[in-house]
Amino acid sequence: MANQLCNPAPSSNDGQRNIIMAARNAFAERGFDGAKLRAISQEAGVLHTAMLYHFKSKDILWRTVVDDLFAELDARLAAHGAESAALLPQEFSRKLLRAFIRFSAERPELHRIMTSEGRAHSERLTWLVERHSRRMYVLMAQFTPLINMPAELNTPVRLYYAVIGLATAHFTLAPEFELLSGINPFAADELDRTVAFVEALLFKASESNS
Amino acid sequence: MANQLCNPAPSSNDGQRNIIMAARNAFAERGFDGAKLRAISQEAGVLHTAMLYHFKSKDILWRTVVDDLFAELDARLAAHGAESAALLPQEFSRKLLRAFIRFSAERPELHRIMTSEGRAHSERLTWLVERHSRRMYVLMAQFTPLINMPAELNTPVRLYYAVIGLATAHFTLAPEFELLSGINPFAADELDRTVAFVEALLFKASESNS
DNA sequence: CATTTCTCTGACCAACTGGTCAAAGTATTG
DNA sequence: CAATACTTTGACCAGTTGGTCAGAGAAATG
Repeated sequence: MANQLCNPAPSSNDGQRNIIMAARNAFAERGFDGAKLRAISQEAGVLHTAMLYHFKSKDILWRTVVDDLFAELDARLAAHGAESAALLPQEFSRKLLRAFIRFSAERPELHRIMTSEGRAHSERLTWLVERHSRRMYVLMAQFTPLINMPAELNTPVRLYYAVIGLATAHFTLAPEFELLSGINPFAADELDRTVAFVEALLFKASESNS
Repeated sequence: MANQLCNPAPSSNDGQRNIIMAARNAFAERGFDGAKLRAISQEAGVLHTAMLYHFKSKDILWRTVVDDLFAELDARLAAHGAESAALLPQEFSRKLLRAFIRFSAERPELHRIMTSEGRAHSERLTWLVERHSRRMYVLMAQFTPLINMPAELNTPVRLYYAVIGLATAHFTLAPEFELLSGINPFAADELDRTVAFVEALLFKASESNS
């Protein structure tokens, strides 16, 4: 009866990891309905019944994948926060933003899943919002005043979705990006410039790079 | 043998329209796999077999929906282009951007479908890119130099996805937006400010409003 | 060793999927 | 009117879906 949602890998086994990775990929690329349990389990090298033994249902598997991704994001942001806690708010926010963008490039699956769930009401969406989105929203809202924008236009939620859109579209839509331009958005130098691009768009004057 | 793709409503019947609208909604909210033919046809008030008589397959129905949406977008952009053809490039681009954002708010289904297809390779994606994305990309690329951004960071594709992300996230993710903030992103005044927000973020100094 | 717990397997299921088809209606046209 | 075309219907289909279950193996525990 242990809460699997809080502990993505209860047993030391890494077969579980395989399943979570395969599921992450499937949910990200094909959405909840498009991801098929048998396809996931085959990718992970197990029978779909063995998978259903560990994760009692598709829904629970999905939640486990989401929790796992957000745990990674949290860890990344916390690390960057600790490392640069002594900085001025302006520079601190820039660092946080850079970390967020780079994470979005490293784990495009997270926002693929978010954008696949965010467009229609469902139990999954309300769960997602209260369990994860809310926390991210509050985090980002705190640097609303630092943004390069007249105050009367600059609300937290407007900024939040501007940041989400700006920081993730390149990576979430990477296959289309690449078909359209022939450029790999994840390539190191391309990524560096995209980070700088977004940073320059959002923040006021003072220059700075990662 | 008439090419249904180029003519969304071949017969004068508006039962066809109902189907297209229902399918648009379903594909946008649930993705290609998540959209079920029987659910669509029920929403449209016909039997799923009658639907399959007009649109021979799910795939063709999907393509019809996409073509229909892009036809609307094209018409809107063309109208705005004609109306402000005499303007300076800077002001012309701003108007085009405003029209694009407002259209994204009016028809969030378009970018919901785009973002649902753009994240994994498929026959549908290559079709989409060559038939529609490419055209939009070329259109937007033309005002790359006008953007508030150091030239060495400002490539057409980077700008394209920045604009896509900025101009559509608020609306594509409207259900999450609303759960998170309690604000309706489509409300007239909220929308006005979002348009101004994005415009201010992208373009250089000179003030201007729709 | 035996036993209890954990993990895996394969047969199975009802519900649903996109899609076909022959036949019945309905308009249109000569 | 009859004949031709267009549209709708409902029965039907093979394949797939998420999920169950009894029992076989494997590991841990006494």
